[in-house]
Amino acid sequence: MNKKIVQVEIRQAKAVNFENKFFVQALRGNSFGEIDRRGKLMIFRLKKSFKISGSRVITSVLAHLKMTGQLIYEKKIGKKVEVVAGGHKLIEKDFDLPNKHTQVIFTFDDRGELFFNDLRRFGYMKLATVEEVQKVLSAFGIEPFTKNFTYENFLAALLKRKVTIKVALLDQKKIAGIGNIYADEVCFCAGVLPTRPVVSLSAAEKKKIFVCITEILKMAIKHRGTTFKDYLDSEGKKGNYTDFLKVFDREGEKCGRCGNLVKKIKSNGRGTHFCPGCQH
DNA sequence: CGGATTGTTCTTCC
DNA sequence: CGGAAGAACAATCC
Repeated sequence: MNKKIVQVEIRQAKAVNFENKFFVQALRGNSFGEIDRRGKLMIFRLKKSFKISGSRVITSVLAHLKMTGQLIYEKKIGKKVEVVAGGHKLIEKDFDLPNKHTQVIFTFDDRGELFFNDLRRFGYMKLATVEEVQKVLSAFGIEPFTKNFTYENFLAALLKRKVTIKVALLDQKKIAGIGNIYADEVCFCAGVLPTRPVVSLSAAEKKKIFVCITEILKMAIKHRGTTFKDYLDSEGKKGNYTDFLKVFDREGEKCGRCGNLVKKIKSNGRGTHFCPGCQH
């Protein structure tokens, strides 16, 4: 990004850590450099570090959107806004931001604005020191789409686990980035019941699950994620992977693969969807 | 009004 | 101590 942040407006004090005053102090006049991601956590590296008490030095902003968070970048032009990505103007529309769900607004020196919106307010933006970032990052397991995501490493992550495959897939410490929706979809893709203990899986089933993780995530990203009601991407657009979901949120519907009715149960405190006909 | 929703963290148990 | 399981938490909607 590298644009200078000229203004930071915090509308919901609880959306950020530290006192609002400090949060603004650390970021005003600063700029975001590299932007990384680990699992579902985004890391905005700051161009200039910021010293706080006890020789601690803030170097990054950690952002988590949880279920209903949005980060939307827009630029006002007259009475319209243009939505910009990669330096290209995409669409013009009436501006509807900020809205009542807007938690934080960053204004940049080119008059572009980044809105952090969150209807249910589970998400956050946190200032973090090098040590805090390091600690947070080290807690994540293998990252799909990296060279570390090999079948051997996947098997090692599952090894000795006395949990169900769904719980294992959701465990960010083992494999980073899979949430409730895609855990169900991966299990369907592999033809394996989400409630199967990891130890009961055959080699062929484990291989299938491994392949399905990449397949499902790749498709989901291609279709810009799954929008139920609230999610919008950084361009303010809805994801349309909903149309491709095979079992999630399809309770009572006919399975596209075998025609049985999709079931929904509660497993480990989470809504869990599967087809009793073709998942075993 | 209560249950459902999500990802993460805390608590408790063995 | 560590893994597993379950509760708690954030806030809102239907």
